[in-house]
Amino acid sequence: MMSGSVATPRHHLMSPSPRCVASLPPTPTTNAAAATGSAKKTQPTASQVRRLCKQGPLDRARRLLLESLPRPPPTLLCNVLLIAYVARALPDDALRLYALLNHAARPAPRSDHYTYSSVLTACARTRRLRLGRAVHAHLLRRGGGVDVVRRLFDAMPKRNAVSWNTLFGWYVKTGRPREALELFARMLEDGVRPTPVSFVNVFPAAANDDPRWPFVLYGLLVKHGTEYVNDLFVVSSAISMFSELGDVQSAWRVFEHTAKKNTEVWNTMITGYVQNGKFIEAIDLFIQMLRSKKVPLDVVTFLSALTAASQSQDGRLGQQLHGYLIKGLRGTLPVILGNALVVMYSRCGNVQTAFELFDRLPEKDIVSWNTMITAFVQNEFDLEGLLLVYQMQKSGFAADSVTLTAVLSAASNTGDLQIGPSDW
DNA sequence: TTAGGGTTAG
Repeated sequence: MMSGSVATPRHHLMSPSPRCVASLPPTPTTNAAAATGSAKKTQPTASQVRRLCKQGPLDRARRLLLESLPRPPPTLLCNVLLIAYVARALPDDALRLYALLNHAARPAPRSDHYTYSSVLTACARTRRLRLGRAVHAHLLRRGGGVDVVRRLFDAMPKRNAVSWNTLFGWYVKTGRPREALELFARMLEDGVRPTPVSFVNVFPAAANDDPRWPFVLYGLLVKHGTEYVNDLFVVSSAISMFSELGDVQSAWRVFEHTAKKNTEVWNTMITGYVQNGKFIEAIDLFIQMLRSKKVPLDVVTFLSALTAASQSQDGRLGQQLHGYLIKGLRGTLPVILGNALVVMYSRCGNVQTAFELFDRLPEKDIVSWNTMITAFVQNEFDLEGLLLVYQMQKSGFAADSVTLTAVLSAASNTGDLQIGPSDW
């Protein structure tokens, strides 16, 4: 239903309880036998684990690794599997494995800076830190604290640019730009050379602080040479940074000086214009992108262009974009673009078309429903909006805070304070 | 072996 859902648990080892260890496939090494030291089991080799990680599900590699418990598997093998989990976007599984190993292995497996790096990444990738509870507990034993990621970082025996990047990237993601900037500065003081990723990660922090920061950081980037300046991830990140600062001229200069641009770079610049209310420039750039035929347009390109049409209430442009989408996509309209089209028609005052489009959407998500409900209410079709709330619930979508906002708005428009679903 | 940019409702 919602896109971008986090990885679902692949197995039932939620916490490293003895029951979980017992649920591992039977092996000659039972816990009791191993505890008395009678178990003799050869360790899997690195190439074995690596091969299993490359092909198919990771369960087999995992089983192989856990077979010798409670003897700790070699650090290298743990790292290979942890990294594989992270690479396959299964950070929860990485955290669970780490927790299990630290709980069930005697002595606890040795962790090196690769281990910490991957666990750090897994923590950063998942907001569900509850699943990292065991990691947390493990760290708390080393001295109380609240910030799991920071404690992991401090516990790292060796720090390289990757660990620094991950750490201050985490601070940016969790809304602490000041600390991110300080850590970036500390990395430099420690004599660690930043990588292009360092700049990608630190730029967003600079946009939210002293307005001189972006220029200081960009200057520093330039000193690192053309390889850094021409990195397309860096270019996008720099354009975003200057745009967020409201400095579209600087953003444009970065864009302009980039010889080989990809779709994302174009999109970032168009979005930068839109976010700064420069709709004409945004549309001009979109048309330029279309005509140049140098890079393909993608969903995000159209989202940005549609947002420009919506916000500038340019219905004619919006319709053109719609036509172009129908031709270009041959029937398969991604729900996110369908939603953006509904917004566009509604903002341009064409609620009728917006509803027809909504009604025909092959797939509707919670945003589609909320968009259409809001569209009705904003265009003074309060009753239609409220009726759609009931429809939405009948279709199996629960009303949320966005729905509530629309309903409250409709209530204040009509002066009827009794309306709304009965369970509110 | 690891880290990275642009994304629709309010």
